[in-house]
Amino acid sequence: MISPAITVIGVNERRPAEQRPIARVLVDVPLPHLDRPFDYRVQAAHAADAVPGCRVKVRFAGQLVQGYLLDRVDTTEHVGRLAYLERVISPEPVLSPELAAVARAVADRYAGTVADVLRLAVPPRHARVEAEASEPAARPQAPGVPTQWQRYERGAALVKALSSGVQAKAVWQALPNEDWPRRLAELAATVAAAGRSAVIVVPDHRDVARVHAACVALMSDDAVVALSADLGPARRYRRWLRVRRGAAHVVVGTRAAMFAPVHRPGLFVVWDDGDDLHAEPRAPYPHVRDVLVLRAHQDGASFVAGGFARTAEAQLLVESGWAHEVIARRSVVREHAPRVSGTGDDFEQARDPAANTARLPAVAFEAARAALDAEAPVLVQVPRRGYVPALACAQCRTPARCRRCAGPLGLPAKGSHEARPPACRWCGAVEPTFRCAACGSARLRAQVVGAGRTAEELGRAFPGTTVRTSGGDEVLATVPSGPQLVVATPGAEPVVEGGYGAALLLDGWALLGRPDLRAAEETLRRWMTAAAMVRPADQGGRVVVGADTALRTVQALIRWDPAGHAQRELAEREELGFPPARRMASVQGVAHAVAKTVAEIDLPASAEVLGPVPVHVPRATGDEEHERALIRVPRGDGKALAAALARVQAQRTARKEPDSIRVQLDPLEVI
DNA sequence: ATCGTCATTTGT
DNA sequence: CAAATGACGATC
Repeated sequence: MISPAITVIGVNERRPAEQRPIARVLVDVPLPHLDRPFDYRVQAAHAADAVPGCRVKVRFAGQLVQGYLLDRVDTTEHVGRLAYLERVISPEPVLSPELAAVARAVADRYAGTVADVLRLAVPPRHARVEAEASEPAARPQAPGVPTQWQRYERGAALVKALSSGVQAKAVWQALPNEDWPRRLAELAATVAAAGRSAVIVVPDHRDVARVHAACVALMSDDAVVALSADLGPARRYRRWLRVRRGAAHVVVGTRAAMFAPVHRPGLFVVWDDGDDLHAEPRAPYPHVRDVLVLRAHQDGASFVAGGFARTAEAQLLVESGWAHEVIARRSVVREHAPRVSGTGDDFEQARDPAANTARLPAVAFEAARAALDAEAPVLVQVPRRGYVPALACAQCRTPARCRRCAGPLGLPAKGSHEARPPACRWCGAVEPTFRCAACGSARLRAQVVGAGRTAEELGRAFPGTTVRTSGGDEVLATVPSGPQLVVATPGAEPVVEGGYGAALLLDGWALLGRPDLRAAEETLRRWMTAAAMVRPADQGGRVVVGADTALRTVQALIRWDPAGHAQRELAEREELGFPPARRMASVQGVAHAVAKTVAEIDLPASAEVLGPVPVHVPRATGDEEHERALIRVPRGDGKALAAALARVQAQRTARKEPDSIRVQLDPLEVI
């Protein structure tokens, strides 16, 4: 028998707060049909700590779950009893109204849930770090810093807009050899001097380090915060809190920094938006560029998508009139660009007697030789290991070599189902009728050749030259200047003081030949990123690309015309009905679940369903046979499509359907 | 997980 | 015909 006195005291302990006794709480549950706030009562004891934005624990359907307190209000719509907040985890307001609104907008855009977005946006709490104070940093002086933006058309206007707080939206193609971290730092410093904050998102932590260093050179270093995934939980939360508390006003980071909770946002920047690291691999799969566009729109802040190359998505921002392009005039581009040549035309084998094992196309060999003779480093870009397997004779294992330049033959690795003839990984020449030079066999086998093997072969072509490799798990951030061969995979090219004297872009044919919607765009992006590290032509800078000069993408590199290439890419996507010209969604899962889901979606009349088709999902616990359907709509119906997909997922979880399906909007890989 | 609601079964 | 049991769905 329980004493009535104890029961009475227990009830009395939970007296409601006098001011705003209702809390609107976003509970952290993964179910789409519960993706909305729930009301709770706030007890008097929690009245002071239960502030909007704080983390709480609530009883939800019998279990204790985490949640965010969105707001304190006076009344509730809910008919029936309200439970009390169980606990206020801490009064730190981690979820600002602005961030909550961003999370809602991102969830809506991607047919996902706010809880999923917040898992990406808010780092785990670290109590000891939270107890520390965050000292506010000084702002740069009002006049700002001198910039180099006048080299670009509309560049000066962009800086002026940022310094006066006018919203600007720009798609920027950096000049070859541009000190782009410095240019981005100039924009951030301008915004900071105007009393607002800047967020700069770059692909990887090497870029974070470069841009951070450039920012620190222009501002006090405690005003700038570097956020990247490789920090431990304590440092990550400390820096994030500095931003959230308004102590720092410039954020430089990788993907997760797209949600950085800056005060008074004035500028959002994504650098190299074509890099696939900008696509979040966790649900609801948001893309940095899209999230920053949403935030800029929501906050009236400026937006810049910068890069050496231009994506079709960025091109759409320009063509729709949402953003202006910021590019240099052709004459300025020509001053800064290296001389680029292909290998497909005017082919002539190098006549260097020392190079009889691995001979390069003559142009490539000569460009490298000239750079090395001028005491300059040479960059050699090769695909990631296993990306393009090289071929060897099936009989005697002798590496299969190009009959024109003796380069290694290869086949495109990924997703190429149709029979394709092997081709030279260096000069791009196609070899439809292979015969082994050693034994005469016509049969080939694939073998994996990475940067290491390429480096070894090149070393023999240039005896006595230092050869370094960068890629995979050994990425070099920088290399010392001086004559050397630097063999790097795309994205791992080391920075060198003074730039490279030459770059050899091998495997061009294989990259371009991939049966991927983005093959051309991605190839040009990789080429330009590497070629931009080569000295201007008037300082002897040469780039040799292992592909036919007649190809459109090779032409775009030679003429250094990323905008023109993006324009044609977008036109082609328009014609084919692919993203970003149309909005597309993929629905994936076991066959019957996909079929049922697609049938249940309340699709806009304009929608077109493609498939479903079988897809192979490799898993640690045995591979799974899934199906995938694609749904596409005109861009104007994108919102309706996302809403319909969110509804159908909510229905499924409400009904406790056993098979899970994965819904992804504008997936990166669609073919 | 747990609670309330409603239909169905079981006990008088 | 009331009480006990169970299926189901919402979850504050």
